[in-house]
Amino acid sequence: MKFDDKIPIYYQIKNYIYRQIITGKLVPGEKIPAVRQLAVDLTVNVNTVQRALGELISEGILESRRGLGNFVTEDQAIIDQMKHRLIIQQLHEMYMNLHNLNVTDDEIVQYLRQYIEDRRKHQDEQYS
Amino acid sequence: MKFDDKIPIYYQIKNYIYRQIITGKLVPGEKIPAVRQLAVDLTVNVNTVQRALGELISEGILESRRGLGNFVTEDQAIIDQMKHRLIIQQLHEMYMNLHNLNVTDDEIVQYLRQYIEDRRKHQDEQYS
DNA sequence: TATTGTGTATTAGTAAGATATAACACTAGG
DNA sequence: CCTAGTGTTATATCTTACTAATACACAATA
Repeated sequence: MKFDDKIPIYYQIKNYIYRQIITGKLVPGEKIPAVRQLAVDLTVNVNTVQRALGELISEGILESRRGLGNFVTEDQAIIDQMKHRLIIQQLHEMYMNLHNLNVTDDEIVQYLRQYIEDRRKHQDEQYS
Repeated sequence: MKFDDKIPIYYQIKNYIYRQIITGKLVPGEKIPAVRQLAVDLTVNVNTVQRALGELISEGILESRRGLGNFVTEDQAIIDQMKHRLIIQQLHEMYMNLHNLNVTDDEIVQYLRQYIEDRRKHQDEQYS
């Protein structure tokens, strides 16, 4: 996995697990890969994985059962909250950053539409 | 100034200067505050400021005149490019993060509209 | 009960960012 | 020429994130 060297790896792993759960690649109650396996898959150290998982456990996203593994919470409400929180967080960060550049609300929406449109065009080009 | 401890300070200072220029708080040709003054204002070390300014100079945003100070480029084209780059960068980051959570293009626009609307409401509450 | 697979914890070492401090190089103005 | 204000560079030290290696704790099962 490729990491952004401007952000701590353990933090990026947290978000990776979030993604796996939200997109259904990991379902409620499911056992996630063993810490040593994750370390290999992500080509990082076990301690780094553990640090990420530790925070997820604190947040109630994961449950740890010593000797058995780490499991996704069965509480769907927690997962739903997490998804909503992540979405708002993303929007907020982007919004504030553009707002601080004196970009107005309408312009932000406009720029986003333009971005999405441009993105579609570039995708189309791959098939033409 | 408050910094996000997940991102290098020198990097956040770079973006701070970008903002100052884009929002016109620093205009083309203008002398920016002395490095030692910036260090005091931002409550960081001179070397940290210098690292940020060094990169801005490399990018052509600033021009350094030894013994005189650092000056904003007079080349408006560079500034315009910088602004455009920053906006796209922000949108791209947000877009990819939500896209990776299986949020569709339309949903992203929808969520953004909702976010802006909620934000307006909360502002109104302050004056009611 | 011995082994294997799992989570957890500890210790030591490395690298990057940030700090404190100091020195050096250049410019303008008295 | 000297001083004050500026950018630039260097050294040592500290902290945090990350790594490496090892050991310990618990559960399932042959």
